Amino acid sequence: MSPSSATGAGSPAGPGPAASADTGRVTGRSLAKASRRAALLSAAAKLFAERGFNGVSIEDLGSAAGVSGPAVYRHFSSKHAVLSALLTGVSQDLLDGGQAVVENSPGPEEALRGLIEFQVDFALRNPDVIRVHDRDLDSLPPEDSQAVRALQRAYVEVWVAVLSRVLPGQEPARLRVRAHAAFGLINSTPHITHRGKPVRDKIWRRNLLEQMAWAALKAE
Amino acid sequence: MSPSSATGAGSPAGPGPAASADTGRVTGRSLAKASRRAALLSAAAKLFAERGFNGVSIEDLGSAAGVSGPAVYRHFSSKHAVLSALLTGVSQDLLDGGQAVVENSPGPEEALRGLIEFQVDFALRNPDVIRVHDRDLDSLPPEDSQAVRALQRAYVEVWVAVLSRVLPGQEPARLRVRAHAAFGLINSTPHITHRGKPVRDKIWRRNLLEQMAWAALKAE
DNA sequence: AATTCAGGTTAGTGCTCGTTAACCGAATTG
DNA sequence: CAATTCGGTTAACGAGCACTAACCTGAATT
Repeated sequence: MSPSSATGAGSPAGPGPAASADTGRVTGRSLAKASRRAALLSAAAKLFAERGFNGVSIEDLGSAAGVSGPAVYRHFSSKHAVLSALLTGVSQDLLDGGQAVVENSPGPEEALRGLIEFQVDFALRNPDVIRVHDRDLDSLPPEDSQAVRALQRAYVEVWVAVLSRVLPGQEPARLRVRAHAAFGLINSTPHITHRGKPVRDKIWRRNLLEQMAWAALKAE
Repeated sequence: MSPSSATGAGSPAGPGPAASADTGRVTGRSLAKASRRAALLSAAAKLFAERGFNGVSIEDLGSAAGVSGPAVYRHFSSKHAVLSALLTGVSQDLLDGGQAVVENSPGPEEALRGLIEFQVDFALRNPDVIRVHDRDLDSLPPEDSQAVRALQRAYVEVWVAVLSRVLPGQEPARLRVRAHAAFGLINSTPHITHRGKPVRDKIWRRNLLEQMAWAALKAE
């Protein structure tokens, strides 16, 4: 429930042993398995955010999800695969969500507003995943991180495309810096959240971040 | 040379074995030692930024500084002590620099401009240290990280004090969120810098970040 | 009801890595 | 010029950990 795509987008993303002999049949076991997988990803988000990828052992991960140790390998082929599934899921969610926002917007200004609201909402709702993303992406083997980076780049390009219509005539390189700066601004909240204690979702925080992001993006 | 306070602020900060029998005498050996220590901190900044604290071994660290393995323990009491010295140094530099900027400013508006320029300059010059700071601060044992966090908090308060004069009547909590958001915006550049390749210091990037930060901080 | 199979368990296994031990040679010191 | 300190070396130790092996049990299948 807490991590966005723990079950949904995660399943096709993770090429774990779970995909073997998938008959499509909905049995009691398959449900239990899906929920285990979701619990593992949720625990991974929390633990990786707290201690970093290398600071969490497979044993930690399993026991946080109610099983212990090597049972994790019934759901993921390796420890890296857990991180990969987590980051791929979140990146895919962001890309899908961003594209949907733009498609449902009547014009560029509304699209930019929508993107800002979407990103702020996401950052405030999933601080753990945000933190893992820009902390441990480099902990992945190159081939895995490339997939995540590709999704991430595509998401940035969604923003750049909108920005190029809001600020016509600006070079793409400048717009890309603008987009990254906005992400940094919006994603700054996980740095405030004191480890472990969830920050109450004050409305004024959401509004303040949106206004600052808007002002920064339209500056000059 | 590249990390700001490798030798200067690091010496009183790191309670390593180097402090023993410090006669103040400037001998050939002590100079060599200081430069070794600086080289170690510089290598640490680079390596920790690339692979994360837990992804770098003592052997890696030593050999990157021209010595190999356990020689590191002649300069630091532990691997954590290296990270601690690095982060303490940079946090102290930021605090000192920020205070100096404010003291030399005629008014709050100029002080805020000065702080922004200072932070942008620092972030563009030391992307490695920035990255290590908000990635591996939690890798420290609690007692060490508290010292760094105290310096960090003090630096934030310098910003908040200035902001409270630029935006009178705003609650401190709101100003603190503003300050953190500005840091996130300004420090976003390390996320663009592609691992290993140094980003050319384009002037427009510096100006753009300053304008965005200014607009964001004065928004609403 | 018999059989298969998938998801769980508890023991290893081999490797990495932080740290210490023991020793060495040169710069510093008296 | 002897004595000593100190920064460096290589060797070894011990812990932690990702991953594998062997086995067990109960749901799914026929």
